[in-house]
Amino acid sequence: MSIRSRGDAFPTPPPEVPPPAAPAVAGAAVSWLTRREQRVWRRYLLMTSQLTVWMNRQLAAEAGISLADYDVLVRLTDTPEGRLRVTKLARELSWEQSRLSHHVARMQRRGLVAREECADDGRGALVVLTERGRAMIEQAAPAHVAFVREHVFDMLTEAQVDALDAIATSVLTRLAADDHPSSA
Amino acid sequence: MSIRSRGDAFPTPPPEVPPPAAPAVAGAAVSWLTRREQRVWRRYLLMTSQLTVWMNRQLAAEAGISLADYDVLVRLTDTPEGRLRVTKLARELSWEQSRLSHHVARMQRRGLVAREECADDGRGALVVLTERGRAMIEQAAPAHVAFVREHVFDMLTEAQVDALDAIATSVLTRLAADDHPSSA
DNA sequence: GGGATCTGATTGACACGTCATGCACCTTAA
DNA sequence: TTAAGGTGCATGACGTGTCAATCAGATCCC
Repeated sequence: MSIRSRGDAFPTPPPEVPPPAAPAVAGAAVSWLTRREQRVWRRYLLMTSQLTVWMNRQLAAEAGISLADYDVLVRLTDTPEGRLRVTKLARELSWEQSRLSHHVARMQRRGLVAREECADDGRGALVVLTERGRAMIEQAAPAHVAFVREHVFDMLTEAQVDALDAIATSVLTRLAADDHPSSA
Repeated sequence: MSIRSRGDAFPTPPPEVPPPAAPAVAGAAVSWLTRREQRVWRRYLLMTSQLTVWMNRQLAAEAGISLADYDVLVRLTDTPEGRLRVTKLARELSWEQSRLSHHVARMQRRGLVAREECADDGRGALVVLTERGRAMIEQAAPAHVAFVREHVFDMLTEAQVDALDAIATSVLTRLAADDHPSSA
């Protein structure tokens, strides 16, 4: 987790009003977060970091794989032949190309996937699910799904699930809007 | 991905009903996620991963620091003397002890913080904010806060902020409930 | 056909996180 | 007071993620 990072905060600025003396960088009027926004934001960050930490722990314990492994394996499983072009897989995962390349190399060492040359394109490479990889994902899935259900969906009302969906959609739309330079 | 990783998914199982033939591991009736739940979950994971990726990019561009650096610096700034015991800092960040130890070592190399011995406890260590560290956080904060405001809070209604808070609270409560073994 | 250029993918360097381990120092209780 | 156990922190090994560089194979176009 992130396998990720982030259990976080904001500098001391008083609610609403501009900071006392600290960030006097550019002569700009910084729109600080309100106390409530700070609280919500910190909680959000804590939730996401803790969730990924625990999903990783649980997957490691159950099946010896990481959440990243799980994601890759799921996408491959979703495919008829259990094989996908590297670029396409990266796009589906919203991963950077090189991240996937590194990750596939590691998974290959563990026998979870294999690489194949691509017939139509000499540069291309296919990532192929191995038997072992398939076994792993089938072993891991039930407990992982159960974890997500128990720790997330079982805790939320229908309305909250709707809200979460709307929130994620809004934020992603915003990110897509100004993050045109490389989509990551 | 980690801070983490995760743009993810679930195996192919049909909505609601148990899987066709795949995960027949333990003779358990797995409660798969509905199509809608899968969609929401994937979107949530994508939102969180993208947000952290972009927060990191933005902080790196603006001030040459990571989100993790930012978090550490903020907590130190929140303190009168700009110094905190390692364990206490780790608890406040909800970080593992060793993660903080490694991170402080890296930040120390860059001159953002320093280590000090602890007077009352021979084992203790204090992390101290340096002038350079204070300068960094003051330089980074306005743009970071603006980023969060523009990409998150400006996109949400009051009701959605409330919902996000309630969701995070519920999930964190659940995590705290069964994750008693080591709080991370 | 043969350069300029684009595209798919890998690689290396390096920051980051986790787990297990080690160890110094404190605390306790006999 | 001293051995046993606990606490605070650092470290090593290793998997992970990012960016920049590289490179081979495709494409374009004169």
